[in-house]
Amino acid sequence: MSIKTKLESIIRMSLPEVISDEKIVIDIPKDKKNGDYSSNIAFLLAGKLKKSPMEIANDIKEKINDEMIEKVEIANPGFINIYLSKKFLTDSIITIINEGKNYGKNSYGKGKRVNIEYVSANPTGTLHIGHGRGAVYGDNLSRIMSFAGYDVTREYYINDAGNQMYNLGISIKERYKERCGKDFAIPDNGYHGNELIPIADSLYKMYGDSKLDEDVEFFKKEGLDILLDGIKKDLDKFRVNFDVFTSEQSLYDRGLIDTTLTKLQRSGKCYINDGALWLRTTDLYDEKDRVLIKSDGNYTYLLPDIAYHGDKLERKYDLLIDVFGSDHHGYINRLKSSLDILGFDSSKLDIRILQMVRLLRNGEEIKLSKRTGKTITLNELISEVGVNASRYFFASKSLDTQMDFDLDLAVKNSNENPVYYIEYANARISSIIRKNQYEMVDKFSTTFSEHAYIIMKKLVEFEDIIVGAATKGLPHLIANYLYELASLFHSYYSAEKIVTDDDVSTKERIALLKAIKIVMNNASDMIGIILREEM
RNA sequence: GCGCUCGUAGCUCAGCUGGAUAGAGUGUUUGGCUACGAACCAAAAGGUCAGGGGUUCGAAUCCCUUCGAGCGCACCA
Repeated sequence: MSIKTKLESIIRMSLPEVISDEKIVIDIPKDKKNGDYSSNIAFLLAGKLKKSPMEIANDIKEKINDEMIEKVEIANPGFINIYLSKKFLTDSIITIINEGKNYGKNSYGKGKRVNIEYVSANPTGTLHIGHGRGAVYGDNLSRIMSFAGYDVTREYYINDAGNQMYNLGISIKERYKERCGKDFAIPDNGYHGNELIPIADSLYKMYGDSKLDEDVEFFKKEGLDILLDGIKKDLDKFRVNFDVFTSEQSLYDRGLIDTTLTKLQRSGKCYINDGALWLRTTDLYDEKDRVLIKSDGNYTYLLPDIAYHGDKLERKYDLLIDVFGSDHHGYINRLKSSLDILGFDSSKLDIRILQMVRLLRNGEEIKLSKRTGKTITLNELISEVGVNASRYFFASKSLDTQMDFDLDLAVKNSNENPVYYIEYANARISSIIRKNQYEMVDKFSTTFSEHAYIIMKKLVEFEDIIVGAATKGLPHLIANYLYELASLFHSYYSAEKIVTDDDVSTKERIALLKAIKIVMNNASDMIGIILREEM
C-alpha cells in the first residue's frame, strides 16, 4: 500500500465519526521543514465542525498513533505535518530488495479494463517524430497503468479503407511504372513523397515488371503490407508494442458499419439534406451536425469511427483512452455525441490531446508535409539520437507543451542528456555493488546520515508516483521522479563515502544502494528506458 | 470571425483534484578530484508566473477580460 493511502487511513481513523467519510488529501510539502507529508484536512472541516482549523488539527494529532509515524506537528493556520519514522524508512530498504522488480507494483486499478489506442498512423508512409510523441505517451501510460493493476489492452487502429487507400494504391502503381522504366504520373491527390519509391523497388524485386497490368487494388494491398510491416518494425525498435491491431476494413467485413448505421437511423437523430445523410450531433455536444453518408453514396470517415468506438465499448472496457494529435481535437465532441446517440456512455471515452511537435533544423522550422515528404522520420531520430534519449525527451514533458525539437541540437546534446545522468548514477551504484559483495541485511543497527534518510523518503514515494501517473495520465511524473532520484544519489555519493572500515555500516549503506538501483530500474521500465550498468 | 489548447528565469521545461518563501536543467560566475567512476558535487546570480480584474483564510493553479502563440472550423481521412 502506498504511503499516502496509509496516512489517509490513519487520519481517517482519527476523525470524529460524523464526518469520517470526508475526502482526505495528503501532500508532500515543498519545504522539508513542513514535514514529510502534510494534510489540509483541518481547513476543510472547520466549517462543518464549527471549530478553528488549529483546534481540529490538534484533536487529530492527539489521536494519531502509528509506528510508521515519528511525530506530528501542527503549523499555523492549521496544517497537519507528519514525519515518517526512521525504523519505517530503514525497514523499507528490506521491502524494496525483497520485492525487486515488483516494488511499486500495486492493485490500485484492479478489476478495471482499459483500452489505450495510440499511434494509429495511417499506413500511407513511414512514421515521423510527431508519431513518436504519441507512441511514447501511449506506451508509457500502458506500462504504468498495468503496473498500477489495470487490465490494459494496447490497440492500433489501421485506416485501411476509404479514399486515402485508393490514392495510395494508385501512387504506388505509378512509382512501380517508374521503376519499370515506363512513363508515370502521380495524380494530384496522390502521395508525392519519395517514401513510396522503396515500396515500388521491393515490388520490382519480387515480381520484375510482370505486374504492370494489375489494378490499383493489387498495389494497394501489397503496399499496405509493406508499409504496415515497416511501421511495426520502427515501433518495435522504439520499444513500443501493441496487443491488438484493428483494421477498418475488417469492420466493413464484419458488417459493423451497416449495423451501426441502422442503429443511428433508428435513434431518430438522422435526417437527409442536399442528398446526404446527416447526424444531429448538435443535440448533444457538437457545434455542427455531421454527414454520415455523402450525396454520392459513400460513407464519411466518421461512420466507421463511430462503429469502431462502439465496438471497443462492446468489448466491455471500463475506460477507453484515445491519444490524438491536437489537429484532431475537433473529433472529441462529434465522437462523444455519436456514442451517446447509440446508447453508449461516452464518459468512458477519454481523449488525450497531444500538442504538435515543432521541428527545427539549425534553428529553422521545418513544415511537416506528407505530400512533399519533408519530415524527420522516427527512424532517423532513433539512429541519430538513440532510443533512450529520444524516449526520455518525449517522456519528460507533459502532453500539452507545444514542444520544439531541433534534431541537430538533440544530436549535439545527446552526450549531456538527462538519460546519461541517470545511467551514470546506475553505473556508479552497480560498480560499488560489484566490487563489494555483502550478504543481505535483515536488521539495521546504525543510524544513517540525514542525506541517506532523504533518499529513503524518495524511495518510498515511488508507489504514490505510479498511482498518480496512472490515474492522472501523466507519465512525465515518472521521468521527473527518476531524475530527482538520480540527483539525490549523486549528491549523497559526493557527500559521504559508502565503503568504509566499518563493516556493519558499509553493509547497510550498500543495501540502501541496492534499493536505489531497484527503484531506478523499475522507474526506467515505466518509461521504456533501459539503463546500462557500465558506460 | 467562432472553437479547442497553451503563455512560468536569457533558453528548454516542472510545479495536477487551490496550500506554507514559485523549482530543476542549461547558460553565466565561483569553488571542489592522493577517497568507492569529476559524464559528478557545492554555491551565487537570474521572476510583474503574458497584462488587468474577481472568488477566499490562501491563486501560477478556479472565474471574467485583454493581448500573444499553436491547432481546428469539409458531403478529406
